[in-house]
Amino acid sequence: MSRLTLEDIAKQAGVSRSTVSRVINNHPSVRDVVRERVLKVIRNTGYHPNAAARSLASQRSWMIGLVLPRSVSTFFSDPYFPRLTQGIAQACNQYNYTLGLFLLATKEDEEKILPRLSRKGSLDGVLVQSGQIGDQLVERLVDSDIPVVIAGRPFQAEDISYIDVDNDNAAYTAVSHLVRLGRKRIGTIAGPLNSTASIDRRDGYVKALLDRGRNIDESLIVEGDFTEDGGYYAMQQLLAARPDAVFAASDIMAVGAMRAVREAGFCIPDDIALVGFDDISLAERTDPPLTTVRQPIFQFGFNSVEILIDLIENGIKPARRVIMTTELVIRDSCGAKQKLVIE
Amino acid sequence: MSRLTLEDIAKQAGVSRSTVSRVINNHPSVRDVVRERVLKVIRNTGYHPNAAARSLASQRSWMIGLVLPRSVSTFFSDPYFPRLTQGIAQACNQYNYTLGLFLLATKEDEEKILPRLSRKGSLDGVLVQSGQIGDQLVERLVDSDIPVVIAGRPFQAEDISYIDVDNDNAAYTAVSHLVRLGRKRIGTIAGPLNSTASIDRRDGYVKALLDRGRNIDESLIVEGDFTEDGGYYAMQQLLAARPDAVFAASDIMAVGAMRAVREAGFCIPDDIALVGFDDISLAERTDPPLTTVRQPIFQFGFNSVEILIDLIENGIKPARRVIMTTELVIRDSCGAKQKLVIE
DNA sequence: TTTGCTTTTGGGAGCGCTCCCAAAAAGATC
DNA sequence: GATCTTTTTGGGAGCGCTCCCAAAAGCAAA
Repeated sequence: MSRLTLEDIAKQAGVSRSTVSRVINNHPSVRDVVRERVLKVIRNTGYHPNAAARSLASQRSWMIGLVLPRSVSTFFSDPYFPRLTQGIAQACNQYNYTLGLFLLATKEDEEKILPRLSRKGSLDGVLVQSGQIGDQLVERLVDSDIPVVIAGRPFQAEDISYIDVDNDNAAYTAVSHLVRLGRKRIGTIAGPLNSTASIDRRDGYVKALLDRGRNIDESLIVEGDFTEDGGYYAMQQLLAARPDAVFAASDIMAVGAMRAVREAGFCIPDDIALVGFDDISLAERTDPPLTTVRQPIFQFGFNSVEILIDLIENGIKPARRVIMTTELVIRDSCGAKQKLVIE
Repeated sequence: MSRLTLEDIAKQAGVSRSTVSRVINNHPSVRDVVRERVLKVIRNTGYHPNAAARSLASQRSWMIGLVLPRSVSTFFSDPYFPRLTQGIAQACNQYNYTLGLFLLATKEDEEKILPRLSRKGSLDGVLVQSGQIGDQLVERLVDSDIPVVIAGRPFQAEDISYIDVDNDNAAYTAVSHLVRLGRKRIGTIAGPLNSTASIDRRDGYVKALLDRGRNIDESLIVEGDFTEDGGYYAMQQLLAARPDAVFAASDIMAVGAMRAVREAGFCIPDDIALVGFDDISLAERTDPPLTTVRQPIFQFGFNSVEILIDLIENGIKPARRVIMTTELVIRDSCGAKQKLVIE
């Protein structure tokens, strides 16, 4: 198939290479009769322009890269990423971009692939999942002149375009909810505190308590690692501090926390109220169903591609900033519904 | 960065374009002195060859596509796919291929992207997750002359290269295990029977029972859809037939089944023994931990890329066939351990 | 029909590589 | 040192497009 070139189509349609090119690229200055004639030949022959030749001549590859750094090790344990990827892929389909997936598992991968990313001619732009502090990948990528969007607030945000959710507000709302329900000892299972998302969520937790005149008890703050097991162990640790409510920085950690609570013989929400973060599909199927902060994960991915395309087409300056809002989804694990019944 | 061309490097190193090209591509016929000199210039300037130009001249893109057809809707609910993707990405990194990800969500996506896949110049080969029966995607892809490997046995396998696991044997082993444990009414939650994996697993189930002189009770065979909810509803249906053991065609369905069993007030494994399929990481954290068939998911993805590269480099004929083996992982949900204690 | 304008079309140059062939340099042999 | 062989190098052609500019065609008005 498809050993055809522009020139072949041109000959068959009785026009020049240039005219066929115009038809393919929807240039206006082609007479309708001619356009139709060319399109018919294209349809009949099943011709498709050669992507490499196009890229070379136009200096555009119509391909963007999605980079998941080494530090994003939860890619395969947290349903967050598949959902995010889906949003990204959908946007790529819609805007006619090809999506390149770069999973950097090792340091060597990183060294090997970084040049492939910044090298002109292969990628029009790069979308990077925000890594952890000290991760030089983002900096190195930004230093090359390729358009870059970070998914999640980067540590060093100067001149960098990024998209994020309002992590601090979301945590603030979730914790305030627990306060309002009368919980006295509210703990948190934070994410790894070398990521901005974790820091912002913990800050929101702290602020919510302080604003209500509560003190911060350090023994009620435990760091998890965004895995189920991490949530499990964090909760075991937390139990020693006798919390009556816990805000977990991700649903998957909340699930692990539930396991620990159950094993310890406590009841959710009676003994311990629990609120998660993400609203992955599992959240409504836990026992009891999990109250959680809903992130618009799919839309987040979709929008991040749109921002990247904006950067590609209209220049990388000024840096774009987008913060998406979240929503508290109240189910049974926080005890709010039960409380209503009792009152 | 990198507005450099071969010619620039050549000038700086005092050699010709061709020699630089040879150095980059590791051709043997370059004197070591010269090679070193050129490499030094390349290193100092941070030069990287333009990918598009390379592809155009060499007719190789060093990129392969991973296609997940519309019918693979479980991509985002089943941890199987992230893990598979990881294996694929790892292999791509290792062999210096770029991975293009094509998630086909709608019929329009499919129409739009198919030409991009088969068109020469953009992809050296394509890896397709086996779809369901009647899915024309695979056929259309195979009809173009691009190398294609199917992950999972396709319905129409003639001249098609594919990789699969020994689904029927695996199911046979799992069900035989339940028979050996003395279970009398063994049911199965099959996958959607428009996929070969589901069919093969069900066939293994049937064969295991027949080989032991059991009859097949159709009310003990229920079709799920590879989702947690699907497993839940299938089990509810199955409970009416009073099974004392169930073989679920995926772990995620087994998890749903557990939920249904618990709600119905039965106990696993005492009342109902349960065996899953996949061995996703969740399997060892269910309550009780799930006995299941372990698939080498990561390796499966990795190998599928190796086969594809073989096709790309050595021609697509004859079609390659690889069947990977599985392993029964015995945990608590099948009652085997308990049984040992009793005896 | 001619003129002057606008719209449409064709062809050259070039994007940055690879590949081939012929020429030059290096090495071997006498 | 001359000759032959082998290794190494340089340059032309070409991959299949896009983009620009100039030429041709079309159209309206005189």
